[in-house]
Amino acid sequence: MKFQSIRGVNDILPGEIEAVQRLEEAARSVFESFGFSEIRIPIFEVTELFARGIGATTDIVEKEMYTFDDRDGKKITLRPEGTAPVVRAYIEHQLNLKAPVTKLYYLGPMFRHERPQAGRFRQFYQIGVEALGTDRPTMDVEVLAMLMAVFQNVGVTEVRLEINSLGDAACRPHYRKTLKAYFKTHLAQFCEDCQRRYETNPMRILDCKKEGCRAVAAKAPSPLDHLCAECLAHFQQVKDGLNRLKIPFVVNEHLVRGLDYYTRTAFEITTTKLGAQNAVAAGGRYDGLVEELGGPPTPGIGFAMGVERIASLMEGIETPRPDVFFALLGEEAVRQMLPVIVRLRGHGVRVEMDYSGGGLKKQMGLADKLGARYTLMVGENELKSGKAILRDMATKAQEEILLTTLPDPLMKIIRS
RNA sequence: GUGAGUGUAGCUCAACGGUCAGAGCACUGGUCUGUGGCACCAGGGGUUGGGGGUUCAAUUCCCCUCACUCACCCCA
Repeated sequence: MKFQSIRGVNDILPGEIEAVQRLEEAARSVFESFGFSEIRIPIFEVTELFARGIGATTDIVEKEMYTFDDRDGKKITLRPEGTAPVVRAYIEHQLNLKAPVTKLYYLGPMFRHERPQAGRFRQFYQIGVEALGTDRPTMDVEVLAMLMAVFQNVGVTEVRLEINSLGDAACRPHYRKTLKAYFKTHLAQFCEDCQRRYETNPMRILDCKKEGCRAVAAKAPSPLDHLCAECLAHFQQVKDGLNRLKIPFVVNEHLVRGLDYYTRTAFEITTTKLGAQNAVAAGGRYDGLVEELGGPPTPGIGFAMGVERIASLMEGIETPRPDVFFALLGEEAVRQMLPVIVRLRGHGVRVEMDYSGGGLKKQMGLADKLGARYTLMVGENELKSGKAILRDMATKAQEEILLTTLPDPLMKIIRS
């Protein structure tokens, strides 16, 4: 085989795409019922946008971005996530002036240069939302309710919602300092990665899976004990709201997000059914991001869902089957039936036919293989008698239909 | 980026270093000339991922490379 797709970049074939389509439809309909509108953002942006937005020392920016020189020498990057571009668009088009709160969703491919493995690809699809302009805990609750509604809608129910609060500009620096002071006394017990994390992102140590690190992390000061009064109240109201809506969740005080911009509420939805890459959706509040990217101080919250991961959990997705298969014998039958076929399709009926010119047996075989519900047979005999034969493929029952009346009775049967 | 495992037909997999690399499923045709699923028969399809080496002889052993898989890391 001469050409193949680039490593970690996959084709999604018929048979696989149906779950993706269903998920996208579900997300669209749920989001729009919550008053969110779609925004189509570019697939690449100026590199600096991501460096500033995501954080210069994060793994994504340090080693996972697809960055190129444009023809004029400008650095451009294939988007590794959607929040920074959406915020850029929000600022660029001054959406803050058009409404007090802006609720947006997006979907499409993201790109990260990681080593592929189960549930991890270099081009992968995300569906995300961003609600900009309010820091009220009600919005946190709504966003989470909306996220859970999508899972409900597509029948993915064995998921776990974990939430945490990371504090804000007022209290997080203090907590960070306390945490580092504690970790300093245990530095020797950390794994190699955590030795490094101590410098780059000490909060991540809370999240380490290694035995030794976990033991230290277990006794580490909790971020929740160091929240300022405002953050504590906010978190409490988020939890109250979730309880009122009967949305099950667990507080995980070791939950840390990898992107720098998160403040206060952070959350993650995981499943036990996917192997190591078990996060199917994640997000949080980012009250400083808009300002960081050059806009007016504006709070925001959002999440992203991993499309492939969720689609792989969806069950019972059927590939579409033809409503009716036209088994046509002879050129005259084809000539006469083609307008009927086109009219049916114009009404949204799925019509298939044979293109090989084979005999009836062969055409029936094809109809069966395609899973057609009905087969309409028209050959010389039918043209002569003026009656087509309609066969119900499941029951084998056959009935005659007058050719001259054709599209209508057929449509009625199919729709019933 | 690190580590381990795996690459043979469209798919799932066989083949002690030794004849012409096989099977099931799928596909095509036939038994059955106007009625699908079943059965039987026949057929097409392979640079054994690629390159190099060892050997009289390599799908098999060794090296390199590419890809895939899983895990670490990270994350959706």
